[in-house]
Amino acid sequence: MSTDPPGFVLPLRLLAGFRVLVDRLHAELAEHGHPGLRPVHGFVLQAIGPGGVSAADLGRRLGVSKQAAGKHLETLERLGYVERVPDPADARSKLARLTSRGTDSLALSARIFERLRSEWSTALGPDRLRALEEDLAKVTPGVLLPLDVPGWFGGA
Amino acid sequence: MSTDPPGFVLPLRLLAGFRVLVDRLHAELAEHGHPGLRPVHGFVLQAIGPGGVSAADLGRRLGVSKQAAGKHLETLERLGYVERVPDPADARSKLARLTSRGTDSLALSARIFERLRSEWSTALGPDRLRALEEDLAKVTPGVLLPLDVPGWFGGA
DNA sequence: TAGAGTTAGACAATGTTGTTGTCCATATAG
DNA sequence: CTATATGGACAACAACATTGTCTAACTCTA
Repeated sequence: MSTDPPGFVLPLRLLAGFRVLVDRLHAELAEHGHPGLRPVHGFVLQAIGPGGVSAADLGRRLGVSKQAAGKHLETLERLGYVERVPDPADARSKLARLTSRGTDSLALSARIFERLRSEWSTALGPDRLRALEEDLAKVTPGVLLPLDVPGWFGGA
Repeated sequence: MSTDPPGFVLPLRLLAGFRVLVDRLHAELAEHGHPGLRPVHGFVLQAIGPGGVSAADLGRRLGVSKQAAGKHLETLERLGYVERVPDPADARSKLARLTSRGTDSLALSARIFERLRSEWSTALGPDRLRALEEDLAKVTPGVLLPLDVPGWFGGA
């Protein structure tokens, strides 16, 4: 029988797993025509969704200020993933919507994540991977999209 | 029988798990006399270790510039977790060492992580938690301390 | 329908955290 | 002894987020 590892190993393993997946995602995205995308952008693009959002709305969804959200939209617009159109329902507001490049990148990301998951499934066995996902879901109830990672983590 | 979740769920679960643990750690640290510690600091304190390090050395361990490492040491010195003494073996160098408060905070963190792990162990069953740790270790070979999370993740 | 309060987004100022570059003192190799 | 590399301090700069302010537009209510 094996002994339990020290408690601090668990968070490190989780972070390492996240990081391995995301690094491999972005390596592949870069190889397939999306070299400018950064980890945050995936969260932002997901948060924009098919219907489009205003900057203030995006900020609320992501837990950052509307100014910060607006800068993300600016960047993604410059990179061609987002377009901003006047909101027909509110003259103050501009709707940020995904361009076809934006939806393409999301679809490609989904395919890549699917393949990465299937690699893990091969390495670990399908049942154990599913158990891992179920167990993590059990101990992280109601955790949503955490975009504020930079500020959350840092603090020199 | 259940169906597999989409691939993008896996990284989100891993990040959520990491975040839940670290948030609870720092909530408890704050309650027990360490309100100023941030998630990065745990990594820095671990990297300093019992023997002490120079700023340049710390930067290499953490994958950041020596200036950035020096600023972390400055902060931790101001908070009372680190002291800087001249290196007897090198007159250019200053050794950063943990103060007793620094080692105390590490020991407390270890105890808290131990308790958090045991909570997960109760919730999931000891075998499944151990399987989770082993499986993650299997798919994240050789991943060390990633301190560069802010810059890595961000990019407005 | 008029006025009060709220909300969107632009702009400016600021703070934090990281970077590179330069500098001097010290160490080390030839 | 000299040439080179390294440690740490200082300065300039860049990236990213924050708050505050301002104007325009929406919405609720009297």
